[in-house]
Amino acid sequence: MATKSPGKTREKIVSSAMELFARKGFDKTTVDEIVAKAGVAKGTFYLYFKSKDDLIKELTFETMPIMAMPSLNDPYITVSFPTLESYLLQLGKEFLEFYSENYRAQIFFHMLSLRERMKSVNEIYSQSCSELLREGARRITAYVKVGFEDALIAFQIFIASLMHYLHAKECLGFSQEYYLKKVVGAVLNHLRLSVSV
Amino acid sequence: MATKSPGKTREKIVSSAMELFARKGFDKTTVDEIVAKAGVAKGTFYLYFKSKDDLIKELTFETMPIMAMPSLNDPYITVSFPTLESYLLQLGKEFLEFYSENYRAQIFFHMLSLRERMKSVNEIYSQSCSELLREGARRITAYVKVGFEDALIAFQIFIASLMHYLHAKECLGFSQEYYLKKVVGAVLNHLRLSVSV
Amino acid sequence: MATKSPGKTREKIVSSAMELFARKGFDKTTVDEIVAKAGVAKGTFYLYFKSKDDLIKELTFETMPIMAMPSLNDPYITVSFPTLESYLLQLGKEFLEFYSENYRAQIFFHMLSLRERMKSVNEIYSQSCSELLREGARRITAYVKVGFEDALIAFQIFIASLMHYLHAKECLGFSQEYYLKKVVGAVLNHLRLSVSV
Amino acid sequence: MATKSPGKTREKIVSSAMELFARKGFDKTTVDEIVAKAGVAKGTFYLYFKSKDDLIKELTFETMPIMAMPSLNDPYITVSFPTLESYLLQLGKEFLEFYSENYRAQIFFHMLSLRERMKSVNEIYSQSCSELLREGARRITAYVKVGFEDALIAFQIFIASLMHYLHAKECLGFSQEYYLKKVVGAVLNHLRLSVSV
DNA sequence: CATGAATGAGCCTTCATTCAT
DNA sequence: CATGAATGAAGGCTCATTCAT
Repeated sequence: MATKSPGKTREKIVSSAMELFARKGFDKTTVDEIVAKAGVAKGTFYLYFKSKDDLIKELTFETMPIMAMPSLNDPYITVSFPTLESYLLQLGKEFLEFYSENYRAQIFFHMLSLRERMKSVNEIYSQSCSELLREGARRITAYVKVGFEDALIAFQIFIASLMHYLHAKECLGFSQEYYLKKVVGAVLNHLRLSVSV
Repeated sequence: MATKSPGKTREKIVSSAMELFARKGFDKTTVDEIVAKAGVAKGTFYLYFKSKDDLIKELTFETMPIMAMPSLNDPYITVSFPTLESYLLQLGKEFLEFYSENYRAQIFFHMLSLRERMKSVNEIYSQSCSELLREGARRITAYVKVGFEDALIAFQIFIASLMHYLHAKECLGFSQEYYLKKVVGAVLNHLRLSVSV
Repeated sequence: MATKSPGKTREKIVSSAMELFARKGFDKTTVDEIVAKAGVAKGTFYLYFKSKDDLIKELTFETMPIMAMPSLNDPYITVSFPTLESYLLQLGKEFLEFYSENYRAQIFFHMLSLRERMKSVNEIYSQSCSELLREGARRITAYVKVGFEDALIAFQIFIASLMHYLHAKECLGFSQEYYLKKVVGAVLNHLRLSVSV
Repeated sequence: MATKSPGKTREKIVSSAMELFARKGFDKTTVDEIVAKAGVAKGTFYLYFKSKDDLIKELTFETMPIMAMPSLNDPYITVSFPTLESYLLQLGKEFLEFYSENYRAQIFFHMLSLRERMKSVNEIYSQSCSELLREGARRITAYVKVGFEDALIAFQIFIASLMHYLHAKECLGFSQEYYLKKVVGAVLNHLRLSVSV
């Protein structure tokens, strides 16, 4: 009945900002543009966010790689994916689908370039990145008999290859599925040989 | 002898800008700061660059990954590196050393986040990225009997893992040498199994 | 009651700008000076005008000759001025009084010199000038039996003489009334002889 | 033999400046543009002119109306033009031809808008304008028996109508010859009736 | 909660002028 | 006479933030 659903204003601001940030970068996007797209007044922005940087922090947090792979933190997931191969394919699929929303990939790269000058962003990223890699490695060791360090390296290679695809996909023209299959294959090959050692 | 070496003004501007861009990002660095650091007047900047964006383009070009690995384009290099392992280790070393100048890595990430809004940067990156990956794959096929596509995937994984190290190194704490050795190992493992197929 | 009357900010900017433009010319007047005189902040200027040129266009429009003579477009005016002589004297009086506000004459001349490089100003002037002359001629034909072309020439001479007075008045030292009377006399003389032909 | 004729540098600067001033106005034309068009170095400009304003003064002087009508100051000219009509037609022709070089008319209007802020330009114009009108009136009194004041008015109307044509010609579409003939006719009519008084 | 006019520090860029060569 | 690199004051414009309503 209400002309405005309660609590929707903040959401509108966030989604408008995301779209604009992805297209123009954080610094080139103005608060004016954000509120215009959101259809609210300038002052309203400051009711929900202390500053533009405040909003940036929130958005970068939401597009961290760790947010891309829900299966990584789901304790019951291994039931559905009995093999490491199927599990990695699932993680990869989730990752690539998450970042196929173009603005997320853009914001992620903006975030990487932002770390140097926004200490808080840097800390969040470092911590979330650590967690991501460690959890990934832990999962691997649950599937195959391999040292934690090797698992870490393997998972890092996995993540790195997925990330690289985000900005290099147009350079080579592999399909997403093909690339993912190959990357997972490489990770498995590596682990197999690491195990035997 | 002269109080001013010829052609040094431009260089001073470029190096000052690089340092500042790496520390603060492109958008937060002002022309004022650049010229102050370079010790020249504001107007002088515009004698050498049409605009701030003009300078950015030049700098991003100079920090593209392809500039990081001279051995990739050296036709006589295989003599010194008879095995693929030694060659990849060399490429990796060059890459990591190039970007160990912190400002280069920073500018590289800034560049990635810039592509969306600066078409010319995007084109340069896409092309240079293509060349990099294809040349790397070509080199691999000169060492081992493997299909070009598999070589491409392998080299992309190699590059991806190196890049990822640039912003994830503090997340795990592997030493550069250890990480590189492991990555090269993984790439070789993968190729070995691809060959046998 | 309010400390700020609504809509007064824009007016303050406009009037401050007019005064300054008249005294210093468009190009030598800075936005800083305008806002200082208006007692508002720099940013406020850009709330009301897209650019300095935007303001210039508005001002030039307001000082076009056609704005100087309300009686030219008043359909009921002929009642008050039964003779052509009295009507022309009225028009002339309005014209000279309008431009006796010194800034208006100044801005008018600036506009003339602006036409070459501001296409939109040129178009507005050309059209408003056409209308002015045609309407003047039409009025003349309503008073005296004369061809439209002759009326056009006569009215152009009338307007030209008034305009010339604006920048030549100090060269000769005729009083405004005397000059106007003489000019109207000349126009009437000419029309009289045109009629008899 | 010389690659540069002596004394040509100054001329090249002046003619380049004229063209640019006419097209873009004084303030929007830069010294850079002038020297580029003239094909000389920036410093060379300041060998010949103390400043940009110095050059402007010279140019405005050269495009004053009094420079447009050589016959006005030729003492022997009346021999060739026995009637006032033929003489005025000659003056008008000279005037319109002089300003048919478009840059001259432009510079003339620029000058009018410049007077307020360049005192020296104002003085030159006022004086030259006085001389022009007085000399014109004197000439008229040599042809017809009429008071000096009436002659002044008549000549001012004459000049005013010619000037007005410079910026209003496209508004009505009379040919130059037709308009001139009509204006001269009007002036003569007026003088004829003034005489009889 | 919401508004939007107002702010003003700060940015990028221009350009007349100088001076060592 | 001629050059052109260097200067730096000054200008137009942007935009994150505030606050009275």
